[in-house]
Amino acid sequence: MKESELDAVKEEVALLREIIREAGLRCTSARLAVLQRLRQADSPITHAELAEELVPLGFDKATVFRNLSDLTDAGLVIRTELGDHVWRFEVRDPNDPDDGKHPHFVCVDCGRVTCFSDVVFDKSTQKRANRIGRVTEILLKGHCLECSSA
Amino acid sequence: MKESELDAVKEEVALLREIIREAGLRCTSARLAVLQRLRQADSPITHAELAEELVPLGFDKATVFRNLSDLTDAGLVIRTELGDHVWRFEVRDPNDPDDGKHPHFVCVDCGRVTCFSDVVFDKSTQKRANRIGRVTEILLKGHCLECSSA
DNA sequence: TTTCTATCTGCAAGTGATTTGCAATTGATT
DNA sequence: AATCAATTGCAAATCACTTGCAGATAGAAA
Repeated sequence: MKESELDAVKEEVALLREIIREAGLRCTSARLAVLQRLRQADSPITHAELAEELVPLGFDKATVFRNLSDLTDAGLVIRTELGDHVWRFEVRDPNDPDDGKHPHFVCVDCGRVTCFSDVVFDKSTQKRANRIGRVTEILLKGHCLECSSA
Repeated sequence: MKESELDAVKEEVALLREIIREAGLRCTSARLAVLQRLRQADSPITHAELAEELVPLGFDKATVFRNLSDLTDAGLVIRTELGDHVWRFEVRDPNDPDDGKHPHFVCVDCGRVTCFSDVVFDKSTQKRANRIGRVTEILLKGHCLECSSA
């Protein structure tokens, strides 16, 4: 690793440390690892996936779970389930006004989850939706391009 | 029970039997009981709730579960989860032309599932969706008007 | 820097929901 | 009535967490 890369890592860790401490949590190595991994991901990941990576590194799966919960309680992470009885976690965008929640697309073939920044309905759909209730979560299911072409 | 009521029950059973057979399933007493109970309910019910009623009647909870799955696979019932990691089941509207594939709104408070005839995205959302994959199912979650006002 | 202690962690065991294996039973043809 | 794949009951397994507890550790205080 080049020195510049090392510096970048140090900087990242310092940032994460600050974020964690700001949330009122202690900055432990497990916590750091969980948050770092979550920030690398570009879609929500499951506890199982995270544990698969972190247990070999010496972290306990219960600890991973507790950290996921702690980070969620602290508001740094959001937890969703996409219809398969498995919680998925992703870092919450602090600049997102909408409680950090955004629509997700789940591929029913490969299970891959893609985040949408938002989904906009046309006027008549919005009107109909308002007549039914207040929508807080949007989930799209289908076949992703890779699975369709395969 | 009056004779007229008895007739009504017989008629209902005959109808259910036909529905079940039409779906390619055998009409067993457990299956009949599960479907009948689901049709009485006015909101989605959990396996636990159903089992609580049917196990004392001599049905096994695994059987109840298997029937719930079978009926779901057969398209007679829809299965939703509200975020509490418990499946809820509800009879599907048989008049639904769209094979149940149209958008649903699930109230995370009462569990009630409302069918949307259609959902239309605005152009930019459609464009983004197409870049990700082919959407086949749309699920909206939120709080229905009744639960919001309560 | 060391001390202190509430917070964390690892390990193992526990839950609750759901699923499965399998032998016995049963619905619906033939 | 005979046949036999679908279905059932029972128990055990699995999956996705969750919890209890004793020992370790972060970080505030001395």
